[in-house]
Amino acid sequence: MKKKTTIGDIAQQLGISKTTVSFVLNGKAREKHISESLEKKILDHITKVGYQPNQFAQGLRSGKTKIIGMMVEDISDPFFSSVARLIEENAYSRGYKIIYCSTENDTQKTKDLIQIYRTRQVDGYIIAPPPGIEKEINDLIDDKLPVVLFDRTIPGVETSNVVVNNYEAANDAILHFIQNGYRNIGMVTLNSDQVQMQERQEGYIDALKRIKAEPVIKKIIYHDDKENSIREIQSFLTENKQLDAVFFATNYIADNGLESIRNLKLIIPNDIGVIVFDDHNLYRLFTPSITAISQPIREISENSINLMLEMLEDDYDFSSVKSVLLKSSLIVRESSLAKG
Amino acid sequence: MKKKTTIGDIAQQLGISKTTVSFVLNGKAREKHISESLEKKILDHITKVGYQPNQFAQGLRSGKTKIIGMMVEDISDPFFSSVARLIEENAYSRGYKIIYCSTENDTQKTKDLIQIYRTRQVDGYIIAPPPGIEKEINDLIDDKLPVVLFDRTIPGVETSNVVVNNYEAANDAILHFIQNGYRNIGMVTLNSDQVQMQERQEGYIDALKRIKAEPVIKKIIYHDDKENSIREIQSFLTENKQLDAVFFATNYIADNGLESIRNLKLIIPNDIGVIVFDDHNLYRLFTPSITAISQPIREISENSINLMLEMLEDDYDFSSVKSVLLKSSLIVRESSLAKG
DNA sequence: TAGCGTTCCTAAACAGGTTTACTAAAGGTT
DNA sequence: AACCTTTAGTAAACCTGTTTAGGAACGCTA
Repeated sequence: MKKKTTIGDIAQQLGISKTTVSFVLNGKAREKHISESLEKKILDHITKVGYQPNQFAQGLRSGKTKIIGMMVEDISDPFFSSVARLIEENAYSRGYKIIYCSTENDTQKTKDLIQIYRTRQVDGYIIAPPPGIEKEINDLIDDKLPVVLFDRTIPGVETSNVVVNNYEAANDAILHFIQNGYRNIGMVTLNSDQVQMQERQEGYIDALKRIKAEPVIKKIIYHDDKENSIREIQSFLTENKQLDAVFFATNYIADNGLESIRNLKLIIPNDIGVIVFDDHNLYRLFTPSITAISQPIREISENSINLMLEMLEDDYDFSSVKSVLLKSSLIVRESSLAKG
Repeated sequence: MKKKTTIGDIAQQLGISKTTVSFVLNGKAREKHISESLEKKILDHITKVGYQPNQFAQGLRSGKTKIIGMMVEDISDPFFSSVARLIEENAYSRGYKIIYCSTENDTQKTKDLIQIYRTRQVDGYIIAPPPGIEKEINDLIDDKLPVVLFDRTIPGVETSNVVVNNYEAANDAILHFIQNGYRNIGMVTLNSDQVQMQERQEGYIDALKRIKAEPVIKKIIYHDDKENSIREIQSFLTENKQLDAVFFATNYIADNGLESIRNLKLIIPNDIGVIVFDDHNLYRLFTPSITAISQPIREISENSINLMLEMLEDDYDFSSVKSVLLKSSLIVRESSLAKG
């Protein structure tokens, strides 16, 4: 492997000092009074030989890595992997790379991962936080490390974040059920205090108040065995035969919920209407097709990376916290139309 | 933010030289004749103060990053994101981190990404290669950089790889169609020369020979507009009304193919039988459920990372190339059973 | 013409590890 | 006692950029 060209080689080839080369490379030619002719000569030569600075030497001196750590709940979840993909694309085009990992919504694993990221000295953190890591996140913030939360926030943590209108979206979904003649609407959600789940639940509860109906909620455990979750949801549906519609609060729950419905041989949307929070391109192809709340994946990605890059600017004022609230929209399909 | 402890601090606190600390940290205590008592003292002290070496300084000197670059076709594809997730998990537990990116099967983008990875000095590359990058991959290999290919190989590139029995799996799928009474079996695949796609196609063609049937193949363009792909597949099915079954060669094609079938109001599996290469947990929930070839995701992941870590060992013999061939299995569901 | 301000550029320090080359002391041999 | 070996440890070079401190040359003013 041929040895890489260093800044010293460049300097030597041009018969100047590496200091001068460094200044030019860092856009400080003007500030440091480098003549335009020399600047041009240096830039031309660098282009010619295809010089690429050594990231370690840069990082060693500057303390910057140009790496952003991204923590999603599960990289194999379609929602998170789509967001990750778009953030990656955007970040790369702006000179940053992303290191992903999956938290599995596990507090301890996430603490470990934050520790790993810290020792890897990532420049910033884009996180869909699991519960119970207020302290670790606040430690990051106290150390003036940029943190952007997305998908959910954490009470007691003040930092920039990008979330969607979970409450309204859930509320709209339930109102849509009501408009289509459903009256006994249940909800299956996670056994979780997390903000986004609470908001979805409240949206559901408040919508039911319009028809003076009582909420009927089943909470399942995130890490539960898949087969067990399915059984739980089946029992729930069996024990609440009055239900004519059900709202699944996540992707993951919906997979199991749809399987439960199938096992019980209930007919969608006649026996039971279905709406899922989080769309999936296969939902359109189900028989009947599945109504879903679609999150604005592109906007979530763009806003997250933009906030992060703002925070990475030298003169960023850490006391200013920006919250971006985006709209999710209900994609009406057959599963929520009784006459579908 | 409190300043980080350096190896110099440790040395100073113990009244010894940082050389000694470095030797102990790198497991060279014996080799460099450091006494056991001093070694223990150093290790204890390091544990106590929670010292973490600076990655840049290490990388600068050693040229190692402990980062493996992974290139998948599309991180938002369920197959690739599942593999990525498992590789990540495994790699982390063994001291390595993974940087993902998506190639979109685009030759130029991949060349750029390889360039980026090279300048980031990743230690190794795990790649699902797009076509047309023999040269870049061979350049990596010539420079003694470890490369593991997965999902597909490239003719003319000799390096460790992990693939599945595409030919047999496709062959079995078609034979299964035949056993279930289908006789006019079409295939929709990508307009691609890539090895894995060719193998799937040959498996299909050879199986048809058993019943002396002629292949009926439609090739669609990878980056084509989704709506356009759907139209193409619809035309194909319309123009070949004799077809009573269709084999979709990937996940991505199947999404569009299933939509085409739905648009044409064909009934699966009576009007047309369906088998998809690559399983998806929602396929089980389709009405009717979709028969699919399921790749051994966990084994693919484990073998890939294991091969990579072997290659990263100091004394690895680059002339030895290991190829791992894993079995995919047909998951029979309703869509391929005419009497389903 | 001494003094000052610019302009243009560089030597050397620095970041925090790893590795080489070397020393001091102890032990063993003849 | 002279010589060699081994043990235990260290000083300094090194990796490649960035940044600080400063020098030389020039023009301008008082």
